[in-house]
Amino acid sequence: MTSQPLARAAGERQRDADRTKAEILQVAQREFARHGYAGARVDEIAERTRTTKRMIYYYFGGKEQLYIAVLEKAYTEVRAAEQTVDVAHLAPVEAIRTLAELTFDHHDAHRDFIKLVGIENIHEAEHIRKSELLANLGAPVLDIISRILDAGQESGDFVTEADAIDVHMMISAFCFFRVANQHTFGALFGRDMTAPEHRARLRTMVGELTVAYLRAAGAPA
Amino acid sequence: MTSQPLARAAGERQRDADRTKAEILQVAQREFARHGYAGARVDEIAERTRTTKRMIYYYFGGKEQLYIAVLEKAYTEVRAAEQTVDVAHLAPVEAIRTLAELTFDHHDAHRDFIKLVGIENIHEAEHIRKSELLANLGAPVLDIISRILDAGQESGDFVTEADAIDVHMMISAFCFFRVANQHTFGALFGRDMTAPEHRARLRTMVGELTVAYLRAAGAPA
DNA sequence: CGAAAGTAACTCACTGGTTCGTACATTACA
DNA sequence: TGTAATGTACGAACCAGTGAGTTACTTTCG
Repeated sequence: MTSQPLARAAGERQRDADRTKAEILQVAQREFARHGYAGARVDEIAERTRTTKRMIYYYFGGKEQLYIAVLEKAYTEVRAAEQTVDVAHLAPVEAIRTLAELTFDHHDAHRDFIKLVGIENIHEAEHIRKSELLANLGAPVLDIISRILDAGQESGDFVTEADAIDVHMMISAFCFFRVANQHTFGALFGRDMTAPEHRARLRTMVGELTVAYLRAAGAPA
Repeated sequence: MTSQPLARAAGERQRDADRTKAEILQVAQREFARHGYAGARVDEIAERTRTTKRMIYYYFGGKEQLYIAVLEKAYTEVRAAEQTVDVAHLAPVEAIRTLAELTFDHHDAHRDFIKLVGIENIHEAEHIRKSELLANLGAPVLDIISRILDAGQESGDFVTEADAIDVHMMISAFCFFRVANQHTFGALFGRDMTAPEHRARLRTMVGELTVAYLRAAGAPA
């Protein structure tokens, strides 16, 4: 075997290919998030990578499969991040408040993902439904919320008998809307919900809101 | 002047043109809502109207201007609907609950509008900003909420000192998310938030949620 | 051991269909 | 005759996707 750098082993080429695929996915995520599915250009993605369009088709098969791969990667990363959450050691009120704030931070930190979700909803989730990987992606968050709700009922901290999915939906709605609709909301109400001063207050607000709802009795006075 | 129906007055032709424009806008709204801005096809819109593509360009000037016209019409209608809301005669708690539920109903009834808002946010509101009509569309809803909040503070029903825009944002977030994200949420959690049984519960929930938040003291217990 | 066959990664040039937009002719009416 | 409205046909750019090969390495087998 020569000592020339030209002689590359198969494993090495494999790693190169994986790195290239990862690069394509990253660039594609930006492109799809910025322009939507129809607005995204495969040529543009190719141009922003070290590869060619031909290679994108070689690796992924087509625009739609590339888009689905982007979705799968994005969702998988998000779920992985969720797994690291540990609120089991906290008292119910603090646990749900912390979970709400973590969700808030998470949405704040993954703008491209939020956009992809929005885009996917415009297409009525037709691509997600084509992905087996995503179709079976039950959310462990629901387990966490369920446990917190049960503990809260037990301790008497929570009066409202809430459904875990509803609570998750409520928290997600708040966090999602602030990021996803920042532009139209900003244009219409002249307030940038993502500006630092508003960000901090709204972060506290999700927690307060959730706790207030769970604590509330039906209708006193 | 002949009595032939061929002889049509100028005013009559004008009305025809207006009717045609309205028809184009309606069809265009569906097309844009379904496929996004880039995904929408001018030829498709033309085919679904009694007009030709040539006339669309004659009336609106181009695809983007047509899209902006669609946005303007949709937003104007929504604001008009909001104007009809009257909660001034209600006590603060009932007033804010009613407002929340009306917002809920409104989102429920205008799916295409919700989609357009989502699409516009993907494009970071670039089209809305090009419209003078929409740029200056301050929301009267904020006045209503402000008055309710003030009355609630006065009467002692509300303890939380909330900002009107924040409250509006919170209510909108809940209502918007349920409709806009129904597809991905359904795919991931196996729940159709727009199904009748969930719809009713969630409608009550927005009201409860808002009231609970406004009533809540900082941290009792 | 070494030639031949095989294979994954990659390049280049190209195409067929689509899509926004328009030039030009024509009609309806003032 | 002039002007606004409308039909027809077309162009030019764009864009997803591919055909046909090349390179560089591995495996097979005489």
